[in-house]
Amino acid sequence: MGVKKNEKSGERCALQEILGIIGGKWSMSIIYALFSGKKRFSELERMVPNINTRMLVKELKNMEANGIVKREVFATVPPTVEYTLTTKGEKLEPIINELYKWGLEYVN
Amino acid sequence: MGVKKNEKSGERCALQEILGIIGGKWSMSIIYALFSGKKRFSELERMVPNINTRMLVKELKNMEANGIVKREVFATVPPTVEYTLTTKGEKLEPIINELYKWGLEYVN
DNA sequence: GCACAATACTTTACTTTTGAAAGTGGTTAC
DNA sequence: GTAACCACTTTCAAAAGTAAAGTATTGTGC
Repeated sequence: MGVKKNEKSGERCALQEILGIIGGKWSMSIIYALFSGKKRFSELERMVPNINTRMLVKELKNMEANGIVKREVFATVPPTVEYTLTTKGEKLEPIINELYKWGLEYVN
Repeated sequence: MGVKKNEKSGERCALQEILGIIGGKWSMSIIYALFSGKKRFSELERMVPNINTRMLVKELKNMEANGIVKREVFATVPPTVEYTLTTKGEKLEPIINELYKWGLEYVN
């Protein structure tokens, strides 16, 4: 009987699933950096302050797996890898901008 | 020269500051639970699936310190503690709802 | 012809944060 | 008198994050 813990878990867990994808410490900052167009790995490293290489790799992989960013490799020398937002990722722009505005008004 | 790493760091760090407050794994789920009005500690524990006591305490303290939730203690038996959103916290409602809608459309 | 730089990562060692579980203290219900 | 309720607190192991160095490939300067 009743293995489910919570009738509302469907709704609530959806939010948690979302936060599992973009709720981490770095995801939104990376997405924010990508609003201004495609970026190379090293550009993102410079644009997102205090992030370290390992975390940037991890977050990009995670977001790629979740269809938020697209990764394109070009066999140049030195190698070029370009990251862009997918449509799904672009749809986050107004939300992140609103969050940013909220912060300007209420943080500090 | 040039000790500053990034001219844009002012802007970018603001976003990171915001995410430091509400960008964790649990904050938004707790805020979401509080949209429907004041809640007691144990109610929140039941409403936010999979959170553990320790994390709920930590997040509530953090959000209280950041002026997002208000904590009120009533000397009843057993003790009653009520948590509510401040105005600042309430202003997050449209943003979190938009995020939720984004998830419904794009997650899965 | 060899050190050095650039790119896009990977690896290793270590610190911090998180999670699960049990405990606390006061009171009431059974 | 034992169990339950509430709002936490404590403890300890596991997971996640950070810093720093390493890898592979090629191009440039000396």
